[in-house]
Amino acid sequence: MKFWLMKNEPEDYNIDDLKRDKTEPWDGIRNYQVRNMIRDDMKIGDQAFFYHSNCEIPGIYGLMTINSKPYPDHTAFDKKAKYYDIKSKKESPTWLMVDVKFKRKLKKIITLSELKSHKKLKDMRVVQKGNRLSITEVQKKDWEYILKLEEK
DNA sequence: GCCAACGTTGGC
DNA sequence: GCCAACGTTGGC
Repeated sequence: MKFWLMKNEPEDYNIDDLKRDKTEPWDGIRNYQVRNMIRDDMKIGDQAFFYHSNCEIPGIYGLMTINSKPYPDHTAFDKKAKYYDIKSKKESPTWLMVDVKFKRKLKKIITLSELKSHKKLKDMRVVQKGNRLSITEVQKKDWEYILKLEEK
């Protein structure tokens, strides 16, 4: 089982929306590295942090589970959609997505600044300058370390 | 294949 | 809103 950190802008879709909906397609991935990760490495049952980016308090807000295999991101075919991509064809889709399932909200937000303050987490992509991948893999030791921070 | 120009991400 | 970092595009 692998662990992931998945970013989203809370103004578009946030942890409370996922709590309400229970499961949701994680659409809009338009980066090849990220697409390859979900295609090749993501499995049903993997665990993920729900991270809020581009907002007042960037950080980890909740936990979720990967709930489907990768499948074509149909929003790429929709001319009216924000993430329409003329190059993605139905017979050979460029972009993929997975469904995520709500697990729980964290008891307290683990903010980006808190993550940065822990030397043990310095290898995490999310604390590194210029990291723009919307999904990154999290090492097991970092996953467990962060869950302990929640209890403090 | 190089690389300048442009667009996007995302912290601050 | 600013801007650094990075990805993509497209001319050559």
